[in-house]
Amino acid sequence: MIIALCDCNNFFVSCERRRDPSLEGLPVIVLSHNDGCVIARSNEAKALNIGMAVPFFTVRGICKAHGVVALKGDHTLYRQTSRDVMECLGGLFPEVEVSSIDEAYLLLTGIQTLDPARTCLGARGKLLLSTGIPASFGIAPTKTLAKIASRFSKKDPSYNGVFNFLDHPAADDLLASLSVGDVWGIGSRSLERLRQMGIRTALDLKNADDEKLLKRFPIGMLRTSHELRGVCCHSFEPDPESHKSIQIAPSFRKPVTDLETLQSTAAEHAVEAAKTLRAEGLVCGVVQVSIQTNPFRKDLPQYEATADQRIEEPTDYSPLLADAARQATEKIYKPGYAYRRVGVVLGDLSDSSSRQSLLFSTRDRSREKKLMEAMDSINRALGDDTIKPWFTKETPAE
DNA sequence: TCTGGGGTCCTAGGACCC
DNA sequence: TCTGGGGTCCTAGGACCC
Repeated sequence: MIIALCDCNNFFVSCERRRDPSLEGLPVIVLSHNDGCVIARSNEAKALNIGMAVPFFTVRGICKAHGVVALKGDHTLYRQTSRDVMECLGGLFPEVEVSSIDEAYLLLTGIQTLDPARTCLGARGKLLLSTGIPASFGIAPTKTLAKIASRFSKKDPSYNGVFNFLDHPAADDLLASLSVGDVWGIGSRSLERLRQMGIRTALDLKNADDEKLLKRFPIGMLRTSHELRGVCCHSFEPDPESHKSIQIAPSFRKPVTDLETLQSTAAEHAVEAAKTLRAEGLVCGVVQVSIQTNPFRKDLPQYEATADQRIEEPTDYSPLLADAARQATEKIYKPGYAYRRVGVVLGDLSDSSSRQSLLFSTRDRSREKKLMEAMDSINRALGDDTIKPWFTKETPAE
């Protein structure tokens, strides 16, 4: 197998620059919801040592001193730009596996006769021209190596955004120069335990003993080691599977203490998630709600809990899902805590066309369906939340 | 003062069955 | 006193990624 990873550079910042070219050359960061954390940085911002996912207040001083432009994230823009990028790649390569909002694997096996590096170099130029988004390409026989290759291509400008790991004469030297913590799949927990085993670099992990790895780690570690050797353990899967869960869990700007606010927030999240559910033609069998106090406030009492509410007949009907979210919230609520977050996960998803009806169902499915279709189409035409369901505790929306 | 949000995969252990 | 054992399914929670 020959695959390439296409990884967009500083994606959210690149999207912002595409919309507003005057940001070019300036240090730019994008902030999360509620302006809490840094979630994207331009190269100029990285050079100022602004870390990824750091709380904004810890870098506010640096930003002020260096005129860093701090932007509120616009995820609608990022999703649209991502679609443009993937569509462009789809026109350039026979098979594309979208792996995240800013990354895709490309199958090169079918076009082997051409030089893979030249193919990617050409694609990189076309992508930049048609979408305005710069990207880095890494070519390798496995996904793990392709990730590493794209990292090299990003690091050293002399590669022109394309690094080819295939038959690379100094492959092992390069792996020896890479900390094992920078390998895809190795997080901080594993890093610590690998270090204890004397495994410090990507090359160490490549050459590690299979049995020892299997004894000390879940199977994923062995796969990673094999992938570093060029043995494919993560297959190329161009057809996207449908979602297994849909989650909405933003934190509050100010802490919340009362049940009523938590319940109505959970209900709103459920309604929001249900839009995605219907857009993808899915129904949901369980609504999970979690509530959590602020874990950083060690001076305050801590509490967190999760509860499930099963839906008898899997549904995409917002009022039912909102009601389930309210019920789940009530199960776990404890007074006397300052809550920072209430999250909703729609789980046990299945295809809406294959859903089963209960024998003695009292629900009027076709009426529910018409209502949701009408609501979604009005909101699409006139803007989000032009109309939304009205909930009371006792009676579902009509 | 202020600490992201949306996902996936894996595993251990309990429940249950025969 | 002695109290099966193996398979499967489900779930919660951990780890990781972007």
